[in-house]
Amino acid sequence: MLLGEPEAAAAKPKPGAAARPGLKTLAEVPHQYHLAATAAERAQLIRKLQGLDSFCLDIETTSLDPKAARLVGLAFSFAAHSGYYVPLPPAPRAAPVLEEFRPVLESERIEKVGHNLKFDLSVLKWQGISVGGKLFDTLIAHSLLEPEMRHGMDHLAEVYLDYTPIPIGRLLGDSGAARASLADVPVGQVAEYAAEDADVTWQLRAVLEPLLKARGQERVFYEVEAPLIPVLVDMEYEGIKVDAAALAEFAAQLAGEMGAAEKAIYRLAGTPFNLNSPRQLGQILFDVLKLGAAPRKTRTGQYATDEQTLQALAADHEIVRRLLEYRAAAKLKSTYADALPEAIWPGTGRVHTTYHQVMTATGRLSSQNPNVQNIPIRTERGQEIRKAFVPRGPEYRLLAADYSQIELRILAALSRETVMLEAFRSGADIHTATAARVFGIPPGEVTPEMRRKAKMVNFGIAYGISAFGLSQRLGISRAEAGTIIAQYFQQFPGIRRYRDETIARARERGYVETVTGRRRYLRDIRSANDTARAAAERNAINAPIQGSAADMIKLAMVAIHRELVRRGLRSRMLLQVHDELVFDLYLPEREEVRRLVGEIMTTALPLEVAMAVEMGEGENWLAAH
DNA sequence: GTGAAGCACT
DNA sequence: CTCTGGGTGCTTCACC
Repeated sequence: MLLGEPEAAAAKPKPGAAARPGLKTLAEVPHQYHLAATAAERAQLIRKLQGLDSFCLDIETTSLDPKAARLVGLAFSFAAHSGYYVPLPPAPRAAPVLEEFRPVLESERIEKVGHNLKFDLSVLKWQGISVGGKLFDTLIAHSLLEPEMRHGMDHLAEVYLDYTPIPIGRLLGDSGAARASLADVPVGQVAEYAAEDADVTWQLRAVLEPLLKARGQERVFYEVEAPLIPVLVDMEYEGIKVDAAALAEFAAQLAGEMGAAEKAIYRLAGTPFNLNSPRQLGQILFDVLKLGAAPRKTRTGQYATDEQTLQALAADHEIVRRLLEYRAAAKLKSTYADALPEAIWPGTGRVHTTYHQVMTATGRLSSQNPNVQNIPIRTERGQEIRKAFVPRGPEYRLLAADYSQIELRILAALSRETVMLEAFRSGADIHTATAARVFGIPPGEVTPEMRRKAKMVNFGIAYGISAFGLSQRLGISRAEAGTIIAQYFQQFPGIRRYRDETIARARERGYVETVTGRRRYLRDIRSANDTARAAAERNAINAPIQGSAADMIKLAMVAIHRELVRRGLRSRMLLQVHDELVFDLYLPEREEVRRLVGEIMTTALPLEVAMAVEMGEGENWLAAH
C-alpha cells in the first residue's frame, strides 16, 4: 500500500511543523513510503530486503528503555525518498510477525544502517533477535566528525539535507506528562514518521561516509566504534548480579552512623540545621562557630565546605570530624547502598547499565542508570559496596582484567621517550625508576616518599601538570614542585618534546587526534585569555593519551567479544571501567578465558611499548582485584 | 526543570 | 600577581 501522495506545497503548516525558511518538509518532496501491513506485503518486502547488501533500520517503540519497550513497528529504507513501515500488533501477536523478519535482521551478510543503532539492537535483543551484519550508525559517525555539534537526526537532516523531518511532538504532543504513546497514534501517521526517519537516515549515511574518509576517521569508525555497538548491546543485556540483601544491611548500618553523627553535630553546633545543605553548613561553621582564619569561598560567594577544606580544619574541631563522617556515610548510602538495589531489573534480578559510546570529549565510554564506573574502591567502607557485585551463579566467579599503567605506557609510546620506553621494557617499577631519575639517585635508594612524589608527577604529566597543582596534591611548596617538574623534563626530554610538538600542532590545526583518528577540537588553543589557553593546552596533551587508551580497550572489547562468541563460551564480558574489564567467568573455561583476555588486551592496539594486564578473580568484584 | 556544590571512579 | 590536572554521573539543595 502506498502512503499519502505529496500534499500541495501551499498546505497550511500543521502545529509542530518546522517554520524554518528554506528547509523542505515531506509535503514538498516527492517520496514513496509504503505500508506493509498484510502478510503478503511483508513477504514481498522481506524478499526485497533479502536481495540487498545494506538497508536502513529504524524501530518504533513505546519506551526509550529497551528493557521495558514494546515494539510498535519496523521501518526500512534502502533508497532515497523511499521507505517501508511494518506495523506490529500488540503482544503476543507481534512475535510471529517479528519472526518473519528474523532472517534479514540476523543476516551477517546484510549491513544495517541506523541512527543510534545500539537502541534498536537492544530492543530487538530483549525480543530475542540478535541483529547481525556490519553496522553504519549515523549518530556515531557524526559524533566523530563533529563532536561539538548536536547529533539528533532532525538536526542532521536540516544541516546536511536541507530538510525538516516530522517532529515526534506532532504525533505524541509536546508536554512531558501527558505525552501519548506511539502505540496509541494512528498507524498511518506512525508510518509516515517512521518511514521518513529511515529514509533520512539512509540519505545521511551517503553524506557522512565520504566525510569520514576525508578526515582520516575510517579506522576509528569502522574498526573501533561500529563493531563496538553489538558488544555494548550484549554487555548491557547481560547486566551484573548485585546482592541487594547485603546492600540493605549495609544501608541500615550507615543510617545508624549518620544518625549518631547528626546528633553530635547538632549538639556541637548548638542548633539543628540541614546537614546536606552546603550553604547552611558554611554559615554554621564560619559565621556562627567562626572556625578557621580566612574561610575560602566558592565562585558564587558561598563558603567552600568541600572535603579538602574540611580536612584542614578536622584536627582542631570535633564538629568537622563528625561532618566528614556524616558526609562519607551519606554519600555511600544514597548513591550506592540505596540506589543500586533499586536499579535491579525485576525480570532478570540484575543491574543493566547503559553505556554511552561517544558522549565524552576523549572517546571514553560513560555509564549511567546506574553508573557502574564510579563504584567505590578506595575506602574500607566503600569496599562494602563493591563486595555486593557478585557472579551470576555457583559455577562462576568474577574476573577483573586491568591494564597496568595504560596512560603512562601510551605516553611513552606517543612521545617515543627512550628512557621511559626502556624502563617499561625492563619491567622496572615505573614510579621508582622515575624517582631515581628525578632525584638523581640509584633506584635502590628511592624512599617511599620519593616514590609517592614521582607517582604523582607521572600521573600529572599526562594531564598537563602545573607546579601549583602538584604542590597541592603532594602538600609541598610550589618551589619544590617546580624543581621536581623541571628535573622530570630534563630527565625525560622526549616528553617535553612531545608536549611542545603536540601543542604546536594543535595550534596549527585546531585539533588533536588519537592513534585511530579520533579528534578533539580545541577552540581556545589560540585564545588570548591565558587561563583558557592553558586549559586547552592541557587538553591537547591529555586527549591523545586518554583517547588512545580508550581506543585500545574498545578494540580489545570487540576482539574479546568476537572470540567468546566464536568459541561458544559461557563466560560473559559485563563491565568496562576505562582501563578494566569485568567478566562473569564460567569456571570450566577459566584457563581458556584468562589466556584469551590477557592475550587480546595486550595486543589489541600494537604500540612501541608492551602493554601489561593484571588479572584477578573472586566471589565478588572487590575480591577480583 | 536547571545550575551549583560536592564526591564517587579512572 | 593570578590561575591552577584530564574525563565522567548521581544526589542534594536552592531557585525558577
